[in-house]
Parts: sequence; structure tokens; C-alpha cells
Amino acid sequence: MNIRRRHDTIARTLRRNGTATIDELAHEVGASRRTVLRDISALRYDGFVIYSESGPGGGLQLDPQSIQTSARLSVAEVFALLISVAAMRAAQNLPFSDLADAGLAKIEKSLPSEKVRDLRRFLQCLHIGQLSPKQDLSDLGKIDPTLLPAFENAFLEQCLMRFQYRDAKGAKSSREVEPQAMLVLQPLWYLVAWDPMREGFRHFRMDRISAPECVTGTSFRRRHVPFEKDVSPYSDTVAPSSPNVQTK
Amino acid sequence: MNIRRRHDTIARTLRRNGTATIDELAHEVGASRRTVLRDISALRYDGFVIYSESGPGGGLQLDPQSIQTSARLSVAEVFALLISVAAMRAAQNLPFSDLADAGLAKIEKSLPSEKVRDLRRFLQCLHIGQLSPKQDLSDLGKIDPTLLPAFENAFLEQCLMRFQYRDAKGAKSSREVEPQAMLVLQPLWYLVAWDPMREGFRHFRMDRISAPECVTGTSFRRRHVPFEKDVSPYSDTVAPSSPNVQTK
DNA sequence: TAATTAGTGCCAAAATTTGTCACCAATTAT
DNA sequence: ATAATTGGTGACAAATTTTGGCACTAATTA
Repeated sequence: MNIRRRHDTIARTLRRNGTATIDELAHEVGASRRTVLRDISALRYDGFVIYSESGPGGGLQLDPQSIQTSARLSVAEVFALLISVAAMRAAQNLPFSDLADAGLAKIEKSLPSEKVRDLRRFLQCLHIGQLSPKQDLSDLGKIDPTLLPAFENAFLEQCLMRFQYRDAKGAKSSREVEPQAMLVLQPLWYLVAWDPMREGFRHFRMDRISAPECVTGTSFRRRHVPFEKDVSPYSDTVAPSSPNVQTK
Repeated sequence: MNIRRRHDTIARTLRRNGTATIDELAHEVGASRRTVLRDISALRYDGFVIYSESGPGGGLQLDPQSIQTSARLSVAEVFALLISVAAMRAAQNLPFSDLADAGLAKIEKSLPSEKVRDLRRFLQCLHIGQLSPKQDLSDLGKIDPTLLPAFENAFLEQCLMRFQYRDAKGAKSSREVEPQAMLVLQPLWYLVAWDPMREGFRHFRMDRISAPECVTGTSFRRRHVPFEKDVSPYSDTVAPSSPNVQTK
């Protein structure tokens, strides 16, 4: 039996049985007592909390709260989770945010540092505000799932982004813009971009964007987005409390 | 050098340099060409997308989108993330929910099946509704971070839960109740429980609960919570569309 | 055609993991 | 007090896995 499978089997058996002796585990996984002891040591090192008691009636016991996942998430999935929690936190009182934060912090730790930098820069362009009650929500659609990776890439590479846009009147147009920020006016999400053709900022409702793609070989400079910004994506990131409110 | 560290180093070098030949990587990690080739094969098996080109000027290239995390989250952290995304999804139009779902599905996959069962059962007791505009929010406080594990444990073990409660008038009392569900009326979160002393359901605002603990050795039966239930925690779980609306 | 680079199969050498054994510490039952 | 049971450690040889070297193929560029 593989060493990894053995670890998994031992953890599973401990979970199922509640308590088990080393000899029982050794028989279960088909290995020697010594090897199981080494495995237990490795599991403890990996963060599993395993209590032990000597003597007759003793044995090992696994703290069920210490069970850990080992999922491997892609960067885009991590971004999506982060955005969810960040937006939720900003918009309302999210309970258990400490736990969610701890999880996200662990995820962050396991990412390469340059990806963490990207990620924080990306979240800093997330603006959250209040939706005007006059807004028409009748044609609210679903957001293209390829939009996030495309925007992420264009934003970080600082290259232009091209997509098809359907405006409020249903008119379609092809756009090529500089993606600068995301705006959340729940339940609406907007892409805030500088349109070089029209020489001005434009808001694009994300559910009206289709066929997004990055225009390789282009580049643009970051612009100051005319928005109130008071959202800190992480609780451990101290947001500057200075009122940098601006209106264009 | 350790095999894991070698894999990490190779992935990091590929990210940093954009492109690299096998001989370069072999020199970087201090291993032979053959070993690096085996490592590349293992990385590909693990989900890293690595392109290769033969001939002069060729080499290996890593798709940055395929970079993966390897964070190990505790069950409580996964719960917190799930609740965030589920509540967010239910309350409004959450973009990129497909990606967040994919991430959560992966996390779920890596958990033992009995934990997944627990988790789904737990999320099924999450009710989301609309807050009455009359509600006083002036004393909105922070929710005790130990509440989630305590509730989770009490709910799954079906044992009583004891805590201190501070009601709207500031009066404090000690409670011992059967936890049945969670109710979200954003930004307020409620614990819905059957109070055996008072013989009826009671709502406890979570930010007014302190010192929660499970009463071991007790047990209770699950009761039908008098709530409208139309929230599906997962997109891939088909919610029964039958109108099981009930009012006590 | 020559040079360069990815990729595979094979086998012995190197390294790591495993099992055995002796032994210690703690706890329970007699 | 003593025996029995159970967790835990160190040392060393045996078993297993990983690694390196080699020969070779396939693709691409100059």
C-alpha cells in the first residue's frame, strides 16, 4: 500500500472508529506497528490533532475538528471564492468571517507570492456601493463564466480587452477597452473601463458582456478610477481610513 | 532535495521564467535530466498544464491559469466558506458562482464522505429570507467565532446547546435548547432552536449569544422548523420545487 | 544534414522506507 | 507491588522506491 493511501486510511479509520490502538491500525493497513507510529507522527506534523492514552483501554483518538481538506484549486477558483467572501463582507454583516478569512489566508499561503500580489491588486479594484432604487432589473442575466479569467488576465497584463456588448436598448456593439475596476451594486456587477475610442470611463453591466478576450500585444496605463473606495478585501489588511472620496 | 520541494521549485521556475528547457531545470534543482522529465510528467498528472516544443528555441511553458493551491483547510473553515457562498448566492446574483462552485466541489471531494453528508445536512437547515424594514439594527454586534463549531457539533450530534443570551432589552439569561436551523435575514443571523423549558421555537440573534457549548450526553429529535425553505445550497443539488411553506 | 530539444524504456546504483528488536514510560487490573 | 497493556523512540538491516546514465526516437530549426 502506498504511503499516502496509508495515511488516508489511518485518518479515515480513526474518524470512523472514534478510537483505535496502534496494533489495530497496523492490521487495518497491513503494515507494522513501527510504520503506523511513523505515520501517526507524520499526520500530527500535517496538522491532524491525535490524542493518545496509554494502558489498557487506551489508544488513539482523532479530533474531528482537525480534519483537513487537500483540495487543489485553480487560481480562478480561488479568485471566485475571494470575491464572494469579500463582496459579502463589504455588503453585510457576514458571520464566521474569521473562519472564512483563516481559510482564505491558508489558501493564499499556498499560492506563489507573485500570485498573491496579483490577487491583492485585483481585489483592490473591487468597488462596492449602493444601487439606486430606480435601476431596472427586469433583464438581469447570467454572467459569462469566462469573463473573470479574461478580466483578470487583461487587468494584470495591462492589455486591452475586447468583447461584445448589448446596451440597455438591446443594441449590440464591439468594444475594445482598458479594464480598470469592478463595481458591485448588488445584484448588478459592472466592469469599469476606459474606452480609448470615446476617451472616457464607461460602465459595462457584466451580464451584458459576451465573448470576452484579451488583445495581446497591447498595453495601457492604469488610471485613477473615479470611485469611492472604502472596501478592504481582507480583515488583516488595514485599509487606509483617509477619505479618498472622489467624484468625476 | 526533497521530491516535493523539487516539484515546487520546477513549477516556480517555470512561472518565473515563462519558458525553460529541461536541462536548465535539471541544473536549477540539482537533479538529472531524466528525473526532471519524470517530475514534469508528475506535475502534468497533478493538473498543471505544461506545453512543450521541440527543437532549438523550444522548451517547456506553464499555463499560469493551471497553477493550483494545495492549502489544507479545516472542516470549520470549509463550512464558513460554504455558508458565505451559499448565503451570497441565495441573496443576490453572484457572478462567477460557477467557479466558486467548482472550487467548493473540489474541496468537498477531498473531504471524507461522512463529512460531506454532515455538511449538506448542515446547509439544508440554512434558511434565507427578507428582513422586515422595522427591525432595529442599532446594536448589531459581532458573532462569537466559537458559535459555528458549537452549533455544527450540537446539530450533528443532536445534543442540547447551552449559551448565555442577551435579549433586546439587555436582560441576560442562560439557555439550554435544541438547535434546529439557522436563519439569515441579512445583516442579521439567527439561531432557530426549540426551547424545551418554554416548549416552543425561539429565535436567538447570533450576535447576542455568548459562551456557547454542547451539553454532552443529551439528545433530541429533529423537528420541522416552521419556515419557508427554497434555498438550494449547491447549484448541482436540485431543490424540490414543491411549495413546502408552513407557518406555525 | 546537423544541431537542438522533448520524451521513453531499461537497468543498476543510490536513497528512502519499512520491519524487527530492544527498550522506556504511562496506565489499568489483579 | 506486580503483571499486563498500550503509546513512543532508537538502531540497524532488509525491502522498496527513486534516481542517474545510457541508448534511442520524434520533432523542429538553422
